[in-house]
Amino acid sequence: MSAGARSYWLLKSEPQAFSIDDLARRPAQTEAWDGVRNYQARNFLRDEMRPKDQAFFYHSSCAQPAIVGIVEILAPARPDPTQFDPSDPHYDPRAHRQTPRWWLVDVRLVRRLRRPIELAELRRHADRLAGLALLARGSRLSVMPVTPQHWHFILALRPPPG
DNA sequence: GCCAACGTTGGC
DNA sequence: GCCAACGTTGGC
Repeated sequence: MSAGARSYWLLKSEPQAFSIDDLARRPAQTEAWDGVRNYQARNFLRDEMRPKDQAFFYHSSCAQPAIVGIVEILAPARPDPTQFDPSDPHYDPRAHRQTPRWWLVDVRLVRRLRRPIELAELRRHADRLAGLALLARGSRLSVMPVTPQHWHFILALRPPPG
């Protein structure tokens, strides 16, 4: 990837914990994407995300799993403060200030999609979305890359007839 | 609520 | 380093 090129991502959130409505209500529609506790996801956040990158906001573990909006990455990753807070559910006693283990990025809402694009609909286009980690069997990754081709294909999807 | 798939932990 | 046990994820 050449310097300056925008990359694309997908971020999962359980809407009962933090939904796109919650993001829309935040000051400046901005939120620290904290609580990521998976090394592969952490590495994407810390090492590969860049300001101006965009990400799909995906609702998981709910009645209608779907891409519901687009967010923008505001700044390079920074240590996730919740790892140092014993009262936080995401506290990690193995993390140290000098050697943070978990990182986060700050994101801002760009826009909601006109309609949620459901997982079931994405699966119907498995041929065109081959390689999309979201569709991989047993995929549990909560932060994943999306190729520009997949990104633009998904955004061009129109409601199924009927 | 079920359960398959996955990542992490820890004994050895 | 192996791998079984365990806890979690997440669609259905």
